[in-house]
This record gives sequence, C-alpha cells and structure tokens, in this order.
Amino acid sequence: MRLRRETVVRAALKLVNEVGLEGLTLRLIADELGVRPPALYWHVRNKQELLDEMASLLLADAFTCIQPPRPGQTWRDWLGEFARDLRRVLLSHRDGARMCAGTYLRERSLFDATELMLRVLIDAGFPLDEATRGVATLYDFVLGFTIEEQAVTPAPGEHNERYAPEYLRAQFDPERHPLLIAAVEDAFGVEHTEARFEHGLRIVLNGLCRELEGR
Amino acid sequence: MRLRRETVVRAALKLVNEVGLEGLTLRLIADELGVRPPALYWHVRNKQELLDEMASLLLADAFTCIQPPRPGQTWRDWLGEFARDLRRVLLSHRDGARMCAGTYLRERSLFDATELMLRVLIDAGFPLDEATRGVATLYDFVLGFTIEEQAVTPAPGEHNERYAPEYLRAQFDPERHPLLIAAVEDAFGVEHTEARFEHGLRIVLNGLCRELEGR
DNA sequence: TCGTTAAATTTAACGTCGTTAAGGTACCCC
DNA sequence: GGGGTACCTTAACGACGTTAAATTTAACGA
Repeated sequence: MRLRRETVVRAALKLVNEVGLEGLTLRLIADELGVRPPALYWHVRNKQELLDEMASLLLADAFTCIQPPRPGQTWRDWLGEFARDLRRVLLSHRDGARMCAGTYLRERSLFDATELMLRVLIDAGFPLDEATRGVATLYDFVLGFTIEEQAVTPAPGEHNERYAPEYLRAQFDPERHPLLIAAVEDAFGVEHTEARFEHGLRIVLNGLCRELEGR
Repeated sequence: MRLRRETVVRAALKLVNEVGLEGLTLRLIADELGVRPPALYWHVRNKQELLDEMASLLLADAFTCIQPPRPGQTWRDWLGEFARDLRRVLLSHRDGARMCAGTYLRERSLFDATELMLRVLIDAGFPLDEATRGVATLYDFVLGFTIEEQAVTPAPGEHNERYAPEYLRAQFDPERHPLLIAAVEDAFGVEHTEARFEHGLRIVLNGLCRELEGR
C-alpha cells in the first residue's frame, strides 16, 4: 500500500495531538506509517514544508465547511460564527494555533473561503481594502487569543500549572499590583476562557461595525 | 569576567537577530560568550527557560518605558501608543513576535506595566473584568498581527518572496478569486503594512470605546 | 597566607534529530 | 522482457540539547 502526501500530513496531524509540536519527529511519523524516515522525503521537501502543509490542511478543514450567510443572518453574526469555527479548529489539535501562526498557506479551499468572506463584507458595504483588513484583524485576534489559550491549556482538560491563578497571585506584590491580583482569576481561570473569547470577539466586531457606520 | 544570567539572555537576543529563532543554538550562544555550551546550564535550566527569559526581557524593554497618560491625553490615544510601542519592540528583533507568543512572562516590570494599564482603564470607567479583557484583546491583536508581519518581512528590508504580491496573484484563479486578486496588493504589499496595522488598531480601539459607551 | 568551600566552567560523551547519498524494488509501457 | 520511473530502504553525516564528572576559579575564615 503506497503512501500519499496527504497521508503523511494527516499522520503528522494525528501525532502532534499526542506529543505536541516539540515532540513531533520525522522518525515518529515514519514509525506511525510503518516506513523508514527518508521515505517521507519523497512526499515532502523537508520538515518545514510538512509543517506548512499541516497548518494548511488543518485550516482547510475549518474553512471548507464555511457557507454563505443564511437568509436573515447579518454579516456580523456570520463573521462571529467564522471566528468561533476558527478557534474551535485551532483548539482541535494540540499546538494548533502555534502551528498556524505565520505559516504559509497553499490550500485552494482557503482561497475560496477568503474570497467568500471578502464578498460578504463588500456586499455589506465595506470597500475592498477595509474588508481585507477587517478579515485580517479578526484572524489576527483569534490567532493571538488561541496561542495564549493553548499556552495555558495545552489540551482539553490539561492545565499548565504555571498559569494557575493561585500560583500567579503569589507572584504579585499586593502593594504594587492590587488590580492584577483582583483580575487574575478572571484572566487565567479556565472557566472564564469562553467568556473572554466572546468578549474579545465582541470588541473586534463592534469595531468593525463602527467602520461601516462612520462612512 | 564571570557570566551572569542576563548576559546570557542578552547574547541570545543579539544572536536571534542574526540567525533567527530556528538558527539559535546553545553552542552558538556559548561561542558568542567565549565559553563551552554546558556552561550555560549553570545560568539557565534549559533552552526553553532561556527562550522564556528572552521574551520577558524583550517585552520588559518595551514596558518599562511606559508612562501614565500625559495630561489631556485620552485613554484611547494612550492605549494606541502602547500598541505601537509593543509592535515596535516585537519588530526590533527577528522572530520577536513568535518568541513572545505564548511564552511565560516573569519580569516584574511587566507586572507593573499591566497594573498601570488596568488602572488607566478603570479610571476611564471600565469595570475590572472589561479592562482585563480589553488589554488582553489589544495584546492578542498586536501579537497576531506582528507574527504574520514577520512571516512576510523577517527583518527590516528583507522580504519573503513567497508573499510577494505578484507571486501570490499567480496562485489565484481569476474566475474564482477576483476579490483576492484585487486585494493582494493591499494585503501583502510592504508599503501598506503600517496602514494595515493602524487600521486594525483603530478597529480594536473603536470596539473598546463602544464597550464604554454601551453602559 | 593558606586551606576549605562553594561557584563557575570544562571535558567527554550520549542519544536523537533532520537530512543526504546511493542503492534497491515494484510496477508500467513498449 | 527490457527500460524507465516512482517509491522506498540502508547507511551514514553533522549538529543538536543535555548530562555526568572532573576541574578550575573565586571567596573567605583561620
């Protein structure tokens, strides 16, 4: 049974979930596929290209299911849904956000999805450049947020102890950092993550609305 | 002349500018300091701790110079200035944004600066949790933006050819991606980077303003 | 000034990593 | 059935992070 390029990428994606980005090794991937490490080089130029491909494939899984706004759905709600989908996909793999941060994307479906988003925003009244930058800003926020989130929560249920509120609180000086101490629960408690994301998302979407009203 | 922990970190920061994050090696740092690699382990537990320390020190250089708002300066302008400072510092070192993304920060001056930001926002009328999340959202945006920026422009004057507008345009299908093609210049042209950042920043700040007005 | 102790660094080495070169095998088409 | 391409293996290289143990350097009380 022959190997295909996508098989390699999918195996890598599966493994990164178990061992994290630092633990991901070509030898490990080869083992998983029942093959010797150099065999991978027939399908992939080098490890970096494999990482790019992983990010592309991961995002593609999120972007392909994107649909035009339902009737009656505002562009704002539609964009919010997209942002939540994006975060969900990034969270679906350990180190997903770091994997996708700044990597070169080559998947056709990603282009299709971006085209659709521009279309929707333009139909909503945005000029092209504002639509472009709006999408980018939303993407930047979700990416930044999720990177930080996965630093605190590497995998669902796993929690980096160094970000535990009670531990963090001990680092602060009650005299100098009263607000920090008061905020630490809300800022790093796992049970507030969802609310934090929604809050940030609302800020960005509100900002986008304002762009439109201001004209 | 003995080595100090900070000397090691500063040497690493200097070197990352020349060789990038992937090229940064303990052996290289040791060479730079005229010392054998294992010597570094006296000052630093392992490479990851060194990376954390580098990120902390880099950000600290940005945050220490932060001052309370000048008389007459709005919190909005003040926050905008902070965002620009932050981006400038991240850009001041190759891979600066990726270095700081999701790393654990332990510098006291960072705590001081955050405390100040919360103070300003609270004085402006934000409740504590909204102030916390507002700062976080701004930080997430700047981080996300700069990560992407440094993927395209690894160092001032250096430009990743894979993101060259003319190259990207060729990847798109004129039938399916007319908007993408029209937007690519504005979205990836180096000469628009500043405008893109300012635009995204305005979106976030506008969103923050709206939070305040809505109450 | 010397001997003791702790701090700082060296030498040597281990196992693992990404990657390359060269050779082999399966399969397709004439 | 012979040549060629696609795919994979064996073997190996140099570099990496890291450890253990020995060694040097600085600090300091007797």
